[in-house]
Amino acid sequence: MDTYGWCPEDNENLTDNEASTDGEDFLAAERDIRKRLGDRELDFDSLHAISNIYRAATAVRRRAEREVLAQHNLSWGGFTILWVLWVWGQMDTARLASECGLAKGTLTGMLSTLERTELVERERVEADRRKVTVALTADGLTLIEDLFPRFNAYETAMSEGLSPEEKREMARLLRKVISNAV
Amino acid sequence: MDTYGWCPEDNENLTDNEASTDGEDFLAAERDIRKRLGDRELDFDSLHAISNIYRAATAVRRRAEREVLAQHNLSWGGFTILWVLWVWGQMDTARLASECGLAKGTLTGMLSTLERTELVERERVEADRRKVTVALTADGLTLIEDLFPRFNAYETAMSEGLSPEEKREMARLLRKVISNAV
DNA sequence: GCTAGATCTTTTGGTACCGAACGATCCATG
DNA sequence: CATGGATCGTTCGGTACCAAAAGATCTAGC
Repeated sequence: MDTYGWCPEDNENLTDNEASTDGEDFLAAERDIRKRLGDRELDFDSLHAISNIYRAATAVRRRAEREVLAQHNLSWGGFTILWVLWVWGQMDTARLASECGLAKGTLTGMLSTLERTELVERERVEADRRKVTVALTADGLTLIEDLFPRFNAYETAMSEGLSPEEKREMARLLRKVISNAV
Repeated sequence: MDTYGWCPEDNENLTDNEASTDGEDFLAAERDIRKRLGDRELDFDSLHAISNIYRAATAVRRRAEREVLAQHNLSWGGFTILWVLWVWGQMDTARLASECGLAKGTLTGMLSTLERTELVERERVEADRRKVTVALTADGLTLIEDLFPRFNAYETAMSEGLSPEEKREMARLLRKVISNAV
């Protein structure tokens, strides 16, 4: 994710359209892509928009896990589960999986992890014994209430340099992508 | 990722600021979050901006794997490796891992998978026998040249509803997040 | 030349994560 | 009631993925 300068051959004459506002390496990389594939009929605007989403998500997640979550032995997914249960209260596993963006089977394993560390607890629903509800334990509640403000400060740091309007605009545009993709 | 309406208690009186432009369920969810946590000092603009990045990335990736990549037995990561090698040519594993946003150890395993299916090949560097360069095979080249236009069409579909200017704006904002996170 | 340290890749151990198959439970119809 | 189909959560097989440790190779200083 760093030294994009290298190219196997004919590296000269990189384009300089788009009036380099923030001279980052990956912007140069995007120009390289256009230079190498520019003779094909491709939708470069969509390409850069979508691929940057994934790049940003990976970078943000990895750093959060290292710098905020690891000290509590929490993965990003585990944190998400606690957060969802905190905000919306206990719910059955199907809904929890959907809220967290996880497959049902994945959630089962992660709940077992969180149950082992006593952060959540499962309970069969008497009215419909196929279902299981999940809730925060007292420890889980304490943890998320302590942790979330720090996580939010991390989110602030990750969006540094964006104005409040830009943040809202980005959220709005991403919502459109989400509804296209779901 | 669907029915956000449910709430364990006092669900009445959802806020209606922000003049609902696209009445999606997760927008309602964002309002719920604000309602439940609104008395705390939190940075909601950053919260929604960052969490939507992750949501969008997951949704886009999962759908791409199902609808575009699975028929070629390619994961998102495997596809990325082929793409990087296609655009920038052969390179050593350290650089390839960094370009793909993967840990070196992860790349080793994925290269073994791609080597098994004869899409890439490894070669020790004679000048420095610690290093290994990776290159597309003829099959790998054929595959990525056939596959990428279809992948790009998928990217176009995922960003439907965004104007070219909005796509470029989103890419620009995401670049800032990436440089904050790396 | 030898060796200590630096620099690479791979291995290892463990979690996360998916899709599909499975088993339990519920419910509508007869 | 019984039973076939729908709906749950879990299990299973497999890949992806990371951090840390190990193994191979290079290089600087003696």
